[in-house]
Amino acid sequence: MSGPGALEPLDQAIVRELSADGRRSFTDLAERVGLSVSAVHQRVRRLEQRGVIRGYTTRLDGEQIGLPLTALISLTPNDPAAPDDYPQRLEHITEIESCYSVAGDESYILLVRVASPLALEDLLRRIREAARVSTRTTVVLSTPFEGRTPPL
Amino acid sequence: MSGPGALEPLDQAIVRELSADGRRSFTDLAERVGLSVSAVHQRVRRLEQRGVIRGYTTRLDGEQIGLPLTALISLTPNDPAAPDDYPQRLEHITEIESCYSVAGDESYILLVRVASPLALEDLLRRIREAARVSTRTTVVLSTPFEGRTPPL
DNA sequence: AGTGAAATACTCAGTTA
DNA sequence: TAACTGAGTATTTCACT
Repeated sequence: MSGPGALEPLDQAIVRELSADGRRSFTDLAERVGLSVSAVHQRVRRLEQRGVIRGYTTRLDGEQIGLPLTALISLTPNDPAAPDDYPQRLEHITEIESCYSVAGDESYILLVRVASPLALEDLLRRIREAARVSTRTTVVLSTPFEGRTPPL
Repeated sequence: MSGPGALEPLDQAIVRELSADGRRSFTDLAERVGLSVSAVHQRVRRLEQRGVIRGYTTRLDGEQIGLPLTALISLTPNDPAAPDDYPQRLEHITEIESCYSVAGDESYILLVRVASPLALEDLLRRIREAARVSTRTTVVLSTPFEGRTPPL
């Protein structure tokens, strides 16, 4: 089992490069990590298969794509005895970018992006109805930085 | 000014595709959005230049890269009269993946990834020292989903 | 992990609507 | 202004060493 804890130095380097620029070419990667193109290619494919690399995304400017309002929403179950299927109940709500199950006063924290305060109000209503929860919302005023490369 | 609010349908489609898979080829994109390869190429370059597309990243499995512990940290300034240069003071701390300035009781919320509880303890000490803040930490137990494609 | 070669894809002219 | 065509490069991908 090549489980958690560590990544080989070469895989580490590859993952770091791809994290910094997900569209880096194999040729480019090969030069940076000091391997042949095909060796890098093989390692990337293996990292994808192992699930170390879960996929590739694009960092978008919320304002420019028409979703200028970001918020963090804490969820508290209305019925503490209800089965914990909240993620399933929330999955279909596309405004929810991320869903974290957390320790502490609340059960879940969601990160959402919407077009306007009105859209946020509607989203909150849908979340409460879908998951039978009460919500506490923290509006994001600005995002100094986001999605930086992890310390590998 | 091609400001916020909306994106042309074609750009929208391109951005949606790239958000779902940041390594999609121009050829692939062209087919999906119904344009020639060079037209897509040009639009993507323009989206990058306009800052709609901020860059490309890789979704990584925290466990497998040796950073199994995620936490959300709320920051409250020790000296409310101090100048607000917190992001600058925190920028060099690479464990901080995202930094949000928020409305509400706290000033900032950070998303961090570390290797262990001990590493979290050390990180909190460094954050408090660097930014002169007190912290409230919420540990993430699991992540049902994260970084999903926004509703374009 | 590396080599080499075939298949794809990228990129940039110049051209057209 | 935006998109297309085509041709030369570059990259990806795979069988083999």
